[in-house]
Amino acid sequence: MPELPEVQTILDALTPLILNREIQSVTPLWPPVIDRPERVLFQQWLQGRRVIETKRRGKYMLFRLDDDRWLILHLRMTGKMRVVNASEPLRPHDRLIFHFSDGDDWRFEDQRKFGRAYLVEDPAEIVGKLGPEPLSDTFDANYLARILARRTAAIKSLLLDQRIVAGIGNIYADESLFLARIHPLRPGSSLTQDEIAALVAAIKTILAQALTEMGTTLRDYRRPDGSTGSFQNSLQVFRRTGEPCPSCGAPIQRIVVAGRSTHFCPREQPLHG
DNA sequence: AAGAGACCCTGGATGC
DNA sequence: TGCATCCAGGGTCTCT
Repeated sequence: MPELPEVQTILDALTPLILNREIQSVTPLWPPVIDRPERVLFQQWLQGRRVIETKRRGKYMLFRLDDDRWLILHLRMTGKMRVVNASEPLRPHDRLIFHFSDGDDWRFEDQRKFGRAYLVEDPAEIVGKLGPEPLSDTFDANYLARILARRTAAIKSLLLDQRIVAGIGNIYADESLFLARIHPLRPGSSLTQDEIAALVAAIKTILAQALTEMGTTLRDYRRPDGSTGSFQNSLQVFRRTGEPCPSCGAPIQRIVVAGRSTHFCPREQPLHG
């Protein structure tokens, strides 16, 4: 569900709610949510710890503990987080609870059970293979051109590959390709220098705007206080199949690329020419 | 190595 | 109404 802007928005709201509070115990309501270490060790390592710093890397949330280990969470498609008093009733899809010693709970909720929690000494074990942050200076046209030169796969699927660039998902891939006027099925190596530069600029523009708008709420995504983002009002093509292109009026088309729904304007983003 | 597809899950929407 | 099918902001694994 959440991509870079949603993860950042959630983390920004969550950080002041959890920082420096002592974790007294951990309840895994659905134990497979814990990826590593094994459940008992996960619980032992967290007992008595405090989160002293939070960071985002791609779509991962990183929480540095006061013993220098790192708790890492990935929300995948339907993960949500909230902080409530322990007396609040559980919700049906609550999967993991961090109990603070002052009586509040930090709860991780995840309908589809794809989300995962990790506890590691070196975060590189989890996030080490990720590509650059799309909003950083290391993600530029030269970098992307070097990668794309040897890749024949559709540009859409390459944008979803977190080893190439970290944090872009289905929404922002489609929106960025539309803004750059590039057909999602174009082979990576077929993009010109100008197109690559336009694509990099489009990705940065779209993600920055989505951050300002606190993300895109289509169904599941909520900020920790339950409120929604607003970038769904700015979507040009995503999930607008059959609606007129905001630029030329041609009907938006939907195809499947890399197993994911893909939306584009066939006139503004031609495959040839 | 790179690319395509299956798979992991649940539940809402849609079609017959 | 009931049942079947499709669909979903993600990532990993296997096979070729």
